[in-house]
Amino acid sequence: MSDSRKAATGRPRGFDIDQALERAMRVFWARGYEGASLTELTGAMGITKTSMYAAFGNKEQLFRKALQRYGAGPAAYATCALEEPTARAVALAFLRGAVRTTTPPEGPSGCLTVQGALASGDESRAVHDLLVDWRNDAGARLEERFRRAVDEGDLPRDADPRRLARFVMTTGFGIAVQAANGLGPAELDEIVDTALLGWPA
Amino acid sequence: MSDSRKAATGRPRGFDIDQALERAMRVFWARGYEGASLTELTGAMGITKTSMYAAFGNKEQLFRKALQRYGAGPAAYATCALEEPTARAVALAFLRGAVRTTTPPEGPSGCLTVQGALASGDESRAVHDLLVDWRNDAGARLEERFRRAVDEGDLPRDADPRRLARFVMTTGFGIAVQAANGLGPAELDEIVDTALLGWPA
DNA sequence: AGGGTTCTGCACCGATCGGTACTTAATTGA
DNA sequence: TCAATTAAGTACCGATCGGTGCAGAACCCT
Repeated sequence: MSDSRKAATGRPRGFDIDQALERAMRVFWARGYEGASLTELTGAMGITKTSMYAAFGNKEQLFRKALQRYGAGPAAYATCALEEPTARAVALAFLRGAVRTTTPPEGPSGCLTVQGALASGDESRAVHDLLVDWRNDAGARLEERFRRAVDEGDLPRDADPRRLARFVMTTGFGIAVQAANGLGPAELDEIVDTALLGWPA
Repeated sequence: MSDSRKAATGRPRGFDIDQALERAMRVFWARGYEGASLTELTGAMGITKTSMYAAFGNKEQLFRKALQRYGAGPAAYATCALEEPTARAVALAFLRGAVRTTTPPEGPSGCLTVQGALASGDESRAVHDLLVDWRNDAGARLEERFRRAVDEGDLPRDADPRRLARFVMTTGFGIAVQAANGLGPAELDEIVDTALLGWPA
């Protein structure tokens, strides 16, 4: 099972699967899960529906792969930020990264995990829940990092890591909405600065 | 034109139009614009598609009416908050109101204007734009109120009303996403407190 | 009673939705 | 050369989408 060595038999795939996934990701990003139709998806990927189903399974699995790619690519800032030396630097890097990712010079504005399926019909509840988990995971990792910061004396002993993590996540989500609203990186960076004014010394 | 005196002629409407609109609003709130199908909408409203079309025009106009009702009802806090005596009190009332509205004891979590159509297909771009305007209007009113606060000496002379308004709106949007993520009012109120720690004296 | 008007319920519209059956094309190993 | 295997392209599936045509039902006024 799984993707071990590629079977060397059969007709070779006629398209770049990575590039196709990248393009699918951008369609999901711009349209959301339900708003992205198979016609638009496969059109952007440059392949037919048949090829998409053979390569990815179905629309939901394509989205899961796209989300994975999103996390490793545009949203990698969320993980990288954790490596900053201080809690404040982590928060700053996280939010600056959110600004950069949600306002690309080209491509869709906003955050895939926020626009993906905030509200949706019944049939895409699985995707909705997947995104809820994704977002909560990001918050949990931030919280863990801030907990460590308290241990290291980097944050005051009475600081609440969970609360701080939730605050940073909230600001990040808000930035995603503001980016979808049309705000640019300069304006969003100002918001980040304002948000961190009350950061615990 | 418009809704002058009701024509006293013809078969009377067999349902309460206000109650039907209220229920439609809640469906849009929970499902978003595209995620809410006419079948689910009319089912919740307790009427047939024909009656809905006769009473409201079409799905988009039903949504516009629902949004109007949302602004006058659940989202009235955004306007009421402006009447608080100080800028800080305005910001606090606004965010506390956002928390209350996005986490009702019953009914959908989150904010109708955020979940409505953050990302969507082409055919509902009109609704998408409508919501962008709605959200930006709320920010503009907040900005204007903060500008007045500077004039009144309530905010420091070097405070930036637009920046503060954007920050409050961003926090509000983030709260809406967190509410959709499952956070409750107590946790969200903590976030509000954290956000206002850096509020200019 | 009868006309005018408006609302309701049913059946139905074309378009699009996500997803597939089937044929043909391209490759490998024997 | 020839199975075996896998991808690609076409044409199609039933279901659902938003939206309507039409016949009657329920009210007003004359």
